[in-house]
This record gives sequence, C-alpha cells and structure tokens, in this order.
Amino acid sequence: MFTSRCGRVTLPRPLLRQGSKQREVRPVAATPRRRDAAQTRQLLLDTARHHFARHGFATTTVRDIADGAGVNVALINRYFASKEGLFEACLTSAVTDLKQDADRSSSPADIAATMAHRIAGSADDPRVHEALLLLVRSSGDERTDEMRRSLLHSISRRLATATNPSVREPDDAAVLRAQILLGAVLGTTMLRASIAVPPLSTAGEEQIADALSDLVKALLPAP
Amino acid sequence: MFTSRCGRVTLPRPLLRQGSKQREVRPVAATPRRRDAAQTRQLLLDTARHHFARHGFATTTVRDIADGAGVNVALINRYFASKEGLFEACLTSAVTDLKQDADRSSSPADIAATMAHRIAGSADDPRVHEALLLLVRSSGDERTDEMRRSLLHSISRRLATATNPSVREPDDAAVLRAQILLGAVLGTTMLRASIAVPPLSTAGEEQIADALSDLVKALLPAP
Amino acid sequence: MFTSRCGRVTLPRPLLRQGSKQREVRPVAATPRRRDAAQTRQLLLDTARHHFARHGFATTTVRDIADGAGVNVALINRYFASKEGLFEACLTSAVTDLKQDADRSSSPADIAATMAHRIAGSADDPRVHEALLLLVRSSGDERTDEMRRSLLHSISRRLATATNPSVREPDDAAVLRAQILLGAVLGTTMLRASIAVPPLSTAGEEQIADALSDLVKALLPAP
Amino acid sequence: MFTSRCGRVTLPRPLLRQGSKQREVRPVAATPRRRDAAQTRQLLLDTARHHFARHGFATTTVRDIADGAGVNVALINRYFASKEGLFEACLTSAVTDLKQDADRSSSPADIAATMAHRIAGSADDPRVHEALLLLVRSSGDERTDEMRRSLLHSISRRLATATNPSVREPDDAAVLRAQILLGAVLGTTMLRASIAVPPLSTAGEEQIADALSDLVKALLPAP
DNA sequence: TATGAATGAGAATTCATTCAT
DNA sequence: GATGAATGAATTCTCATTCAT
Repeated sequence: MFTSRCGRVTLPRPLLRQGSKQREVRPVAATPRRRDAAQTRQLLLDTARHHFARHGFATTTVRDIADGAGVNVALINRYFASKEGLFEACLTSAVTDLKQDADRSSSPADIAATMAHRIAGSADDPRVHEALLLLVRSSGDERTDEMRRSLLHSISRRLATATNPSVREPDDAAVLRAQILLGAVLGTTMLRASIAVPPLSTAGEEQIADALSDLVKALLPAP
Repeated sequence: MFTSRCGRVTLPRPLLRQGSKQREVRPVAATPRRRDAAQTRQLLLDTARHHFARHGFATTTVRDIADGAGVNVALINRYFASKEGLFEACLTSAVTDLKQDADRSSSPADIAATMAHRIAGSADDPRVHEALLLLVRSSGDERTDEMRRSLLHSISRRLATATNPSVREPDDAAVLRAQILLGAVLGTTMLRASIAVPPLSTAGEEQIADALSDLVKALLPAP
Repeated sequence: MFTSRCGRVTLPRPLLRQGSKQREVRPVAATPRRRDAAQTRQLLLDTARHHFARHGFATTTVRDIADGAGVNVALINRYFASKEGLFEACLTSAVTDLKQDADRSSSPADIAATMAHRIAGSADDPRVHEALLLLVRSSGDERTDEMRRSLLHSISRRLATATNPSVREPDDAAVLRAQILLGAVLGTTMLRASIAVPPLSTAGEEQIADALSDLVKALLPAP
Repeated sequence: MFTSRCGRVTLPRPLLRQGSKQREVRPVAATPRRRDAAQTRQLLLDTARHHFARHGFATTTVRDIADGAGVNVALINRYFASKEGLFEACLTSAVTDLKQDADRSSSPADIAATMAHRIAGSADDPRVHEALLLLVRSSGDERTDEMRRSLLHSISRRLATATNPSVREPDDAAVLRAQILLGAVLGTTMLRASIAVPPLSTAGEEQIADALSDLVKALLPAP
C-alpha cells in the first residue's frame, strides 16, 4: 500500500506569510499573471492541499491560499465555487493519490517501509504525506466527511487483505484491526508532523519502519 | 496507564446544535443553577472541552460554548479572559485528568483494556476520552502547543516503562515505540469518534482491546 | 476669580490600574467596606471627577472609577442612576467649586496669579484644576453640555467685569474678550496637563503667571 | 503662521447623524463614485477627520465614519488596518496641513487674522480648523500622543520667532509664551466650536481677530 | 482570464447595567 | 448598604464572497 507516485508539486512563491500573519494594509501588485486556467487551477489546488493539510480547514484563509499561489483570491470562487468546494477538490485529489498509491506489497516489512515513508513525509514527495494529514481535517461539511469516511473504509479493507491478496472479502474483525493500523499511521503522522513530539519528530524513517514492521505483523493476518 | 477515574461530569443541556448551526434562542428550562461562580465556571469549562474536543478550536465559537452551557457569552471573558484562555484552561484540565489517569499496569492486556476504554469513550465517563481528542486540537497558540507536546512526551515516557516499572530512564528507541503506540490510540480515537468509520465506530470495547493487546505486546518491551 | 478653596480630596486606594489596563480575570475581595452611604457616594464622586477630568467620559469606564474608589461598580448606578448621571454630578460639583472659587480680584496680576495656580494644578489642591479640565469634556448628553455652556458663559461675564467690578452688564465685545482669555486658560491647561508639551509642561507657576499677566492686561478692560 | 491654503475638501453627504445616534440605513443617493481606491481612501480619511475632530476618538465609531462616507465598514480596516491606524492617518494629514499652513507673517495683525480664520472655521475651508480640533483629541495611543506633542512643540517654536524671523533659536521663555498663545487658539476654538458658548460662538471673524491681535502683541516679541 | 474594490455576515470582546443574595 | 454574578447591547475586526473593470 501507499506506493510512491511522486510528481513535482510546484509550490511557487515561497509560501510567504505563515504564522507571523502581519497585516498588510494594501498589497503591492504582483508580476503580471500568466493566463492559463488549467495551470492556475492546479496551482491553487496544490497550494490549498498544502495549507489545509498543515493548518486545517477553519484556520486556513482563502487569502492564505491565494497569496501562497500568487494569484487573486477571487479565482478560488471562480474555479471552485467556494472555500468548501476547494476543500472538496483537495480531498478528491488526495483520494486519487492515495488510491494510486495503494499497492499489494504482501510482506509486512514492505508495507511498514512504505508507511514509514509516508509518515516521515520527505520533502521531495509531500503529496501522499499531505493526503494523509488531509484525511484528519474536516471542513464541517457532511459531504466531504462522507468522502473521508468512505476512503478510509476502502483503504482499511484493502489493507486487511494486503498480506493475503487472495482473500476477497475480509471479515469485520480483520478490517477493524486494519483500521487500528491505519489509525496508528494517521496518529503517528500527526504526532510527528503537527505536534512535533520528540523523539518521534526527529527519528529517521528506518527507526519508524522498524517499529511499524512489528505493528503490521501484530495487526494484519500472517501471509 | 489511563486508569479509570470517573467522577460525575455534569454536562447538562443535551449539547444540541451541531452541523446546521441553528441558533437556539433560549436554552430550555434553566434549572435554577444560577449565581454560583465556581459552578458556572466549571460548567463552561466542561462544555468547552466537549466542543473543542469534537470540533476543534477555530470551528467552535464562544457562543456555541456559552449557549451549550446555557449562560451568557460575556462570562467566558469574565472567567477565562479570552477564548484562548478558555482553551488553555481546557488543556490544563485535560492534562490533569490524563496525569491522574496514568498508572503502572504492567500487563499488556491491562494496558490495552484501559486504552480501549478510553478510545471507546463510554458516555458515562467522557472526560478522558475528550482529553485525548483535545490533545490533537491546536489553538495556534505556541504556549498551548508546548503544553500538548510536553504532556505527550511525558505520557510516552511513562508508557515506555509501563511493562517494566523498574526501568527508570527509557531509551529513545523505547520512547519512540511508545509514541507510535500513543499515536495508534489517538488515531484510532479519531477514526472512531470524529470520522466514525465503520466497523471501528461500532465495535465493542473488547474487540478493540483484543487488537490493542497485540499492539501493546508488539511495541512495548516484554515484562 | 478662581480663588483657592482647597479641601482634602481623599482619593483613597492608590488609584491602581491606570494605563497598563491588564485584564483581571477575577478580582480579589477587598477589605470589608464600611457602610456609610454619604461617604461612599462622595468617594465615588471624587474619583469620578479625577478620572473624567483626566481621560474624558468615553474613555473612562465605570469599573475604573469603582476600582479607583475601592467600591463595587453597582453602587454607581445605585447612587447616580447611570454613568451619565455620575458625570452630571461631577459637573455640578465642579460648577459649585468654580463658582465658589470665583472672586473679584481687580488687579490683572492677581487674576493672572490665580489662573496660573489653576493651570499648574498643584497636587495639594487639584479640585479646581480638575474642574477646569472637566469643562472641556463632553458626555455627549445635551443637558450636561448646556450646563457647561451656561457655566462658561457666567464665568466669562464675571471675568469681563473683574477689573471693573462697578460695571454691572458687560457688553458682548468685553465678554468675547473674556472668553478668549478663558479659552487661553483652558487651552493652556490642556497643553500642560493632558498633552504635556514642554516647556509648558515643566514650567513653574510664576513663569506662567508672568505671561498671563500680560494677557489679562491685553484682554480685560483696564481697571 | 496659519496662512490660508484652502483646497477643496469634498466632504460629501451632509454628515448627518449626530447625537441621538439613529442609524441611517442607506446613505442617500450613492453618487456613482465607486471603485476608486484612492478616492475612497481619501473620503474615509476626510470623514474620519471630521468625526474625530468633533467627537473625539472613543466616541466616534468606525461605523459612524463608514456610514458618513457611504462605504462599507470593512474598508476602514482594509485601508488603515485599524481604527487607531485611521486616527493616526488623520493626525498625519492634519500635521501636513498645519505645517503647510504655517508661514512667517511678521505683523501681529496678520498672524491674528490668520488665527481668527482658523478658529472661525468657515465652512468652505474646514481642514485646518478640524486639524486644530484634532490636536486636542487623544486615541490613548502613545505614538499618536507623541506626534501631537511634537507637532505642537514645533508650531510653538515657529510661532515664537514669527515676529522676528531673524531669530534662529527662541529661548524657553519665548516658546512658553508662544505656547500660551497656541493654547488660547486651541481653547478658543473649542469654546466656539465644540461647546458653542455665546457670544464667542456667533462672533464674526474680525471681532476675534481684533482681540487676538492684542493677544499676539502681548505674547510675542515685538517685531 | 484576471484583478482589485467592495460587501455582508459573523466573530470575539468590552462595558454599562440589572439581579439576587 | 453592599457585593459579585449575570446580562445584552454595542464595537471592532475578520473573512468568504461578489461586483465591476
């Protein structure tokens, strides 16, 4: 599961204004924008994923995103109808990434290694890492909540059969254990990335993989 | 760790309003619980923990909390100076609960059972369950972030020695594994309570305890 | 005019909380208050004059005043019905002080000396100084505005005949000049006390009296 | 000093609402003056000066100003960051006006005439009149207080040498006398405009100039 | 297509005042 | 008579969104 997929991310404009949040009285004019709808849309989407994943829905302002992307705020409504629409698009794209990312590694060690890679969130491939963080963010909208629920359910079912791909329909007990494993991945990601508790926040990918390997063995059926 | 502590909770008023944000104008009957500062303060605190834990800091409005508690909004500022002050008070009280809650059960099964109880969050004892959820909510304030970080660190160290109380100082590797266990507890709590993914959301406490037991064995040093 | 009248002022409790305005979450209980209505009322009145004169009506909070006086806020409404009522009472008392204060010194030098004393506002006799400052503060209430207007009119008439007490009815031109003199006293008081512009703010009473003496000679009819 | 400078002022909308605080819902006709940032900003600034000068900082609400200007309240924060920012901008613009306004008329009669013109505040040129009133209004912010202090100091120094431009550095005594003259101008302005004491409030410019002329002669060094 | 101006709804907070003890 | 608890009406400010160019 969670195999690499990479793809550049293009988070342009150094993501200025973050944290300090000084009040701009009137922003200056930017470099004249290129007029490529698809590209602009994608740029907004990527920037939004980044912000939503790191700061959550309510905390992130559309201006943060627009500024991050270096485009005008109004374009968010133009392309995504609303902030919620943008969030939904982010979630959809995250779902795509995560589904593409899933594989059928059958060895616990492989699975653990991939998970550790996702948790660690190396800078050169942040998409799936961000997708994971996004899964625990809610916009309060029931429709996106359902999307998250459904995706998580689907992932956990796939995970439940990862070590035994021949099994078609895992039983509830197996799915439950897979969900706890999934919970561990999500919880650990948060502990490491959002809250930054040491030593987890500074540990190397291998150490995490090492522990996860035992965890996978304990929760998934033996191959 | 996480031993029961119970204590009544007095979250009166069924804490309605959720999602569609209709504003209830009068909070029903008004049990004559007025004019008791300490009690009102505590009521606000409990209601706030409830809301913050479930909806996060930014999403929860002070009016939600005040209405939930059936008191005037201004009392929040009176008793806690600000929304952030209230959040900090919630976190402090959660820390207290969690610290009181920790014990030294040395058997993995015991530890797992307690954890499962916390994750399940039975209605008659929601405090520690809420405290867990609160740990993954940020107000954006660095001071409370540090509180969470420090508490999580302390809990994971304690957890790392839970099966071997004779050990004084756990090494980083042990703490790391304990943190992954902690991550699993937090992640599973979210998956069950916030996102409500079945079958986890409907599973019984024992089934969760069962899986957790294997997990504890896999991550903590053998007794 | 403006002859001394003195009287202790009894501004008890060191007038804590001023400027820094730190937020008290819950103030501590004070020493058990003596129960003397008249005294409490007077205490509030004096403290209010002090605050209103220095900071204006809108800026001063009733809590400032109550805290300054060391009594409960509710007493302000009890004794004066409202914040406006308190302001009106302050103005009334100021009017009394100023009327009592007025005399018929006929020598320009005498008049100037008294004025300088008022402007300087020596700490041992702040009442008239405060009364002067109060005259330029408005609560927005038309009734008190009328009081100020009427008092100022009356003072300027009296002033117009100060150097020639035999004159009964000063003509408008004389009153006008007296009003400009009065304006000078008020304006100089503000420049010195509220805005604190050096060298005026640090000048001695005599230097001010010196200049004022020329001013009186220039504006009032010769004796 | 205080020579005329005029310039149209464009305080549109008769600036109604005063006293009884009825909220006018729609600001009349809405001349299609929309979508011009600089103009809107200037309009807000002018309206704010008007209100702050007449009613002080605390009493004036941002909504008063926005309604007075016929624009949305949020624009105040957009263009000036905060109410305090707007006040500071008003003061800065007042400082500019007053500095531009200052000249070196050396004859006492000229100086007095200019002062009288400012005090009178003819409707066709209210800017400097308002600037004068603004000088006695405080927002409670130390930075703007310092601006006022510094401006008043600078004006009084200039005034002290107005009748003898050859003098470079006036001594303290001369500045003190100039400050009393300045205090007279400010105090008289208030008496006339804010408090409206007759006959000063209804006197003609020449009568005031007449009295002021004597005053200038009495306080400034002979040419 | 893209921009910046403008808006309106709602958020937290302050504060005078009233109520119950 | 005095207190502290509680309230409701503002007030400032933020922010998603819409409008005009």
